[in-house]
Amino acid sequence: MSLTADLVRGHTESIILAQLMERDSYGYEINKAIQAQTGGDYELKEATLYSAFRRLEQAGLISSYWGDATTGARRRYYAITPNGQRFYCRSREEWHNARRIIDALLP
Amino acid sequence: MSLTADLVRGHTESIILAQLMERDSYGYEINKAIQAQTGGDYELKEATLYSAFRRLEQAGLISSYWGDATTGARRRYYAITPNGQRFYCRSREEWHNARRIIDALLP
DNA sequence: AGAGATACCTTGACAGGCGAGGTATCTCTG
DNA sequence: CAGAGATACCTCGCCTGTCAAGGTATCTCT
Repeated sequence: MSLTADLVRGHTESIILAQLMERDSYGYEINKAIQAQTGGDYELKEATLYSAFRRLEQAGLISSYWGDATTGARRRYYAITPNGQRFYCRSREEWHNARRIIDALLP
Repeated sequence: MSLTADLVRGHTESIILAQLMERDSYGYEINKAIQAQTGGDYELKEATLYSAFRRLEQAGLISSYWGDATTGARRRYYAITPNGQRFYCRSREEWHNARRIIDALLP
């Protein structure tokens, strides 16, 4: 649903990190997982996804490595770093805070 | 708290419209009301506030008129239009939708 | 007289989202 | 075997909302 796309703006990084808290993964799979977990209501645009990866790796919150490309298209796997885990925990708290604020303002 | 400011991004217009659903008001008062309703945890930056007013009026979601400036600084009052009311109701639903999605993705 | 609150406004920079375009491989179907 | 569709990655450049910084003018209190 593109209607909500604007409203989720700013949460992209946390959403990606949340996936990587579970296990190492790669772009395509992460996006599929997001779709599955929201019943198809939400997905990241590829350009958004990959630019977020770049930012997160630049910031040292994730690291990447190429998967075994014995078969199929090559995959770049991402792993969350200790810094990324700390960042994710803070982000989650901030989301709860933001949610409380908006709930208070949209009665 | 500036930390959450980024996360509230995209909700500015809905937040303003919510205030105008109660009564006509002006910029400064709206911002004070927002601070009061969030226990001081949130406020809009002036530049953000006034650029949002411009967008909303341009879009026909609010209208404006100058208050009686018999005393004190002049005030530009804003009123929500019927279109604005419809927009607000939709925005509120979209917020609930976005909240559900993010809650699902940040376990 | 000066500080601080009230009240408005504009400019320009910045960052994130994303449409559009590209590459390459694998699998399934006719 | 040709072609479609899924998998999987990536970049360029535009658009939009936010906001730091700067400005104006009035009122109240000390």
